Amino acid sequence: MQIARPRGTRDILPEEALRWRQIEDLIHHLCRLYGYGEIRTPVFEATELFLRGVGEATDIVEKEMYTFQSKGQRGRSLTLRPEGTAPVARAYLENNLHARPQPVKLYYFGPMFRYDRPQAGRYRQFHQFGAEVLGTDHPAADAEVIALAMAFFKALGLDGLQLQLNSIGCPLCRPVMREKLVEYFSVRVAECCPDCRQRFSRNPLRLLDCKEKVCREVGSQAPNPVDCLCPGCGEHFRQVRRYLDLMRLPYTLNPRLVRGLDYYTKTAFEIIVPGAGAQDAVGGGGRYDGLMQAIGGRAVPGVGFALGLERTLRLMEKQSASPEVPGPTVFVASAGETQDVVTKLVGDLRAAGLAADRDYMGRGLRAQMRYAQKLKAAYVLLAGEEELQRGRVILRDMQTGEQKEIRLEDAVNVLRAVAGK
RNA sequence: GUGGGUGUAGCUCAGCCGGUCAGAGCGCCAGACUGUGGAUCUGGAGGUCGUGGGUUCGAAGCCCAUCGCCCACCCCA
Repeated sequence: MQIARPRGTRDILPEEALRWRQIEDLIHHLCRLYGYGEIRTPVFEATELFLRGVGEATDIVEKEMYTFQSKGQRGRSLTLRPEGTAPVARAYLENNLHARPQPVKLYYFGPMFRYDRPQAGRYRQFHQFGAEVLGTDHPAADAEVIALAMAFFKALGLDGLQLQLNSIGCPLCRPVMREKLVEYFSVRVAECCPDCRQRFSRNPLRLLDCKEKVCREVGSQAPNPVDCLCPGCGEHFRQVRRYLDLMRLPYTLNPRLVRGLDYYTKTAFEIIVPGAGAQDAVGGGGRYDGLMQAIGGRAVPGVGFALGLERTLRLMEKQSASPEVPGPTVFVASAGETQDVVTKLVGDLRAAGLAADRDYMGRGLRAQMRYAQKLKAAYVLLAGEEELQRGRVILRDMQTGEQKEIRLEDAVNVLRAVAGK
């Protein structure tokens, strides 16, 4: 049996790697424009960080974490990171970033791991681009991270994305919200799905975003969380929307957009692709003013997002053309016993900064030409016995088919000139 | 974790009720054109028919199991 890659993982081959490169370049470029600095945290962390930073009652923690014992007698429990925010929050605290000018604006890019059943747009190792603004609860920060996320998609030329927005309040308004929901649902839970009957006691907010038809039906007249916001949260929400309007970022209010955990506060948003099937969310985020304390630090407000890059790639494939795989600038072909010259020439060309390649299959000249074409070489330098006796090689333009003899010693310079380098 | 579909050459797939069924196209390599790409023609390499059992005189095709992939549920990115 051949060894295959683990389930839910992928190999990224050269053609696709180009797209990744394109995306990565864009991420770094955009974040520079928006004033975010890159942070790289370990791919594994103490399990405890996610238990507390993601929430013990979440699917992620309950069944999707790759957790293992570290080596050694008292090896602690470690977990491959299932998301990026908790590690960034941890790093903020651990490196005393609160001592820097606030807010601290960070972005990250890298693999995340979740044990889940793979499906279109869902993998066990997947990549996220995320950004966080730490140390301020100013509504303009909420608007900025949203703007950055949207700018990313726009720069990739992706259309039809929808920004959904909601506010889920703070520990002050949450009890009110909860009470109203309990009141509304208490006489109706019986009709809901089994999951929701459980959620009812644990986390009534979650009843709102259940995808079951019956539950949607039952919840259709449910109180809107936004109506329960305390004055502070209400004002914050108004400000966020005002800033989004100022930046001409359209959004759709979605009162059913909910985060389950207490340290998620105020702004919640999601970016979806209508009609993309089951995995229609390409990104999401929100404010988490309670997170830092939940993982044992001081109270530091934060807001951020995470975008799924596999899903972004998927969209790009549907919506835009593939980038051309660039070929070598020059292919050095051989006719007769000229291998030594070819070897030297390729080396010289490369040393001069020109992308050069050659045959390694012992092909005849005809086959070398065919090969050069398949590689998409712009030029062919033909080292033929006859010409070499006169100190010449042939330069052929593969686009036009024109060719001429040039002096071997001039080859590198001529190529450099003709390739514009 | 649940349900449905699927697995034959590198790729896309054909293979009828089990009996020359190991196939096609594309790709790869080569030749025709012995020193010149794109077109055409010809030839070649390449497959334990996902894997392991079972039924049978005989299995790619039937049965069971297992693994992978796809789609959906759940959840998320």
